[in-house]
Amino acid sequence: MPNNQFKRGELYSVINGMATTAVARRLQKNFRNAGLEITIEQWSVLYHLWKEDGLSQQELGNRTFRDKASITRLIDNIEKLGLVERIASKEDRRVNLVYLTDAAKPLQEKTYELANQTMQEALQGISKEEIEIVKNVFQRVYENSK
Amino acid sequence: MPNNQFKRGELYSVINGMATTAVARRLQKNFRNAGLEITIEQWSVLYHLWKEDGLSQQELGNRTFRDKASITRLIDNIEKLGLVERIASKEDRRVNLVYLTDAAKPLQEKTYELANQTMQEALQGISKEEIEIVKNVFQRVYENSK
DNA sequence: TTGAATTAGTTGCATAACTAACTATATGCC
DNA sequence: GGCATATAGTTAGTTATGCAACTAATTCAA
Repeated sequence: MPNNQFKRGELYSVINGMATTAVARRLQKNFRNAGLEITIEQWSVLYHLWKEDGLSQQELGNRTFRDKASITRLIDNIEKLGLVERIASKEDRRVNLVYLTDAAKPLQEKTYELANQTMQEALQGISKEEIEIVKNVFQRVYENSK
Repeated sequence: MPNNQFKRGELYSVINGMATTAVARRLQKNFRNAGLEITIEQWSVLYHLWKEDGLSQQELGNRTFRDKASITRLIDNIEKLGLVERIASKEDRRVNLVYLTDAAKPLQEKTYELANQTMQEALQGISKEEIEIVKNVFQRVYENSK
C-alpha cells in the first residue's frame, strides 16, 4: 500500500478545506452576530460587484470560481434579498448584467470591516513573506489543477 | 471605504476556496474517470478509516473538520454504498463506531494512487520548503480561527 | 444566407454544508 | 439515589455545489 507516498503532500487537509473553511465559518458567524443576513457565498459575489458593478453572470463565475449553474442560483438568492438586479445586456441579449441596488450599498462598509477584522485575526502572527508564499503557491496549485 | 486594508490579506481567494476546490474537483473527476462512484467528501472519511478503522462519528468529525450533522449524513451515504457499517460501542451506548466493510478494501489502493497522482500534478514545481510553509501557515490560520 | 457550432443562462437531480431542536445515554454533584 | 448537566447522534429546514440536459441568442463558414 503506497501509504508513505502521501507524506510529501499532506496537503490533504487542504482538500478538506481545514483552514479555509475555519476562516469562512468565522466570518459567517461574525456576519450573523452583526445582524447581517447574508451568507459568505453571497458576500463573495457582492465583493466583486463592489469592486466593479454590472458584471455578467459568466464573469462573476470566473471571478468567484463557480460554475454557471451555481452563479444562477446564488444570484437568485441575492436578488430575493433585494441586493442586486439582473439587467439584460443591450449588446448581447444572452447576457445578464448584475447590478447592485441601493439596498446593497450600506452593506459594503460594514462587511468590509468585519472581513478585515476576521482576516487580521486569522493571520495573526503570520508574516507578509509567508502570506506572499501562500498566495503564490495557491496560484500555481490552481493553474496546475484547473 | 477601507478598501486598501484588504490588500495585506488578499487571502479572499482562500475564503472562496480557489486552489483547494480546484484540486478537489480534479480528484473528483479522476475518481469518476476511473469508474469510482464515491465523492471526495466520502473519500475523505474513508481515508481516515483506512488509517484507523472503527472511529466514532465524533472523532471522524474532528479529523475531517465537519460537524456531527454532516458526518451523520455522510456516513448514511457511505453506508448505503455498502462501504462502512455502524456498530454501537459496548462501552458507551451513545457512540457509533464506524467500520469499513470488505467492499471498501479494494478501493484503498486505487484511490490512493489517484490521489497521489492528482497531488503530484497539483504540486508540480512547488518546493518542499514552500509546502512546509503552507502547511504551517494553514495550521496557524486554523488555530487562529477555530 | 442559412445551417452548424458556440456561448450565456436556467432547470432537474443528487450530494453536502451549517444551525437548531430533538432523543437517548452518561456523568457528576448534592 | 436522583436530578442537573453534558455528550453522541439524528432530523428538519435552508443554502450551496456540480453535472447534464435544455433554451435562446450569436457567430462562423460553406
